[in-house]
Amino acid sequence: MLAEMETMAYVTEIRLNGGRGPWSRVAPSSCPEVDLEVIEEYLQEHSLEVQPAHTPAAPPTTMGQQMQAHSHQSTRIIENSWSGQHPYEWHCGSHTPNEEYEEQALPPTWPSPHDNQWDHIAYYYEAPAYIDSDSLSSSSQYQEYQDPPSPMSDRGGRNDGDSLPLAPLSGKRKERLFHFLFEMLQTPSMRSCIWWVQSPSGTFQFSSQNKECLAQLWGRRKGNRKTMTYQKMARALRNYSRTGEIKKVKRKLTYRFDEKILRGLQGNSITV
DNA sequence: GCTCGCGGGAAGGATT
DNA sequence: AAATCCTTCCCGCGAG
Repeated sequence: MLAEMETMAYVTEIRLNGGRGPWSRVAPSSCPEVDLEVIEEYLQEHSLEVQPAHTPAAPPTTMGQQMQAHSHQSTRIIENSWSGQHPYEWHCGSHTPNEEYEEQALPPTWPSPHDNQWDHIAYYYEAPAYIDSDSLSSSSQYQEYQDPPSPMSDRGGRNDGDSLPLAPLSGKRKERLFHFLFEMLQTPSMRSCIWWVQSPSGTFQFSSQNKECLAQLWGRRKGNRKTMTYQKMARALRNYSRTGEIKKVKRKLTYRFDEKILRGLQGNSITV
């Protein structure tokens, strides 16, 4: 409960302040597939730009192609919940789960103890789009789902009735790792790095091949002196197991948000 | 034997 | 000053 309120308060404050984390420009990217400098530049240049919120069934494209595509597509604004930015489109790495796209529009079969708790939320499932090669080889029992087109939009899962009162907006809160991860999960073009395995239960997975890119972005956002690695980021995630915000599930590279945390995050992921 | 992913102890840094 | 939240380094374990 406290964590949820903290999350909401954080979001509100960030929006009011238009604040963002420090995006230090230090060491060049060591990720072989990604030019993080370009990504950051793009993020800054497009921070107020109207972006397409959903890129359904779009083939993997380069960042440049995506940037071009923006001007043609119907537009919708998804606010970048934690940084106060608007959404952006960029790819992290050349490999995307989309490359292994398989048409299998199946209902969720993940055996989640929380399934019933999500009945009231209107989620939209499309054909699952992003499947990591590792996952395919190692755990065929899981279904991969593209996150629903703005599940919180229109009517979706805004827990209006459940929404907690915002905490006083005193002080400034740091962006926390789970904020960042949720933000990345809401960013379609980041699905080459991280994606929902089953969004209703808050289960998500990192890409074996691009997890380091995501970690580097996290490290840059925090303004760390050294390069963040998945190993170090995962250490922080393990600390979440103690406090309960995020827990590890048995599947490789897969974690799950705590229900309350997830609801707090979703409740503040506003799509206009 | 090697790599990968995971679990956690310990110390330290930045921020609140 | 103390608490929080990582960050960094390290070691060990098991699976493939």
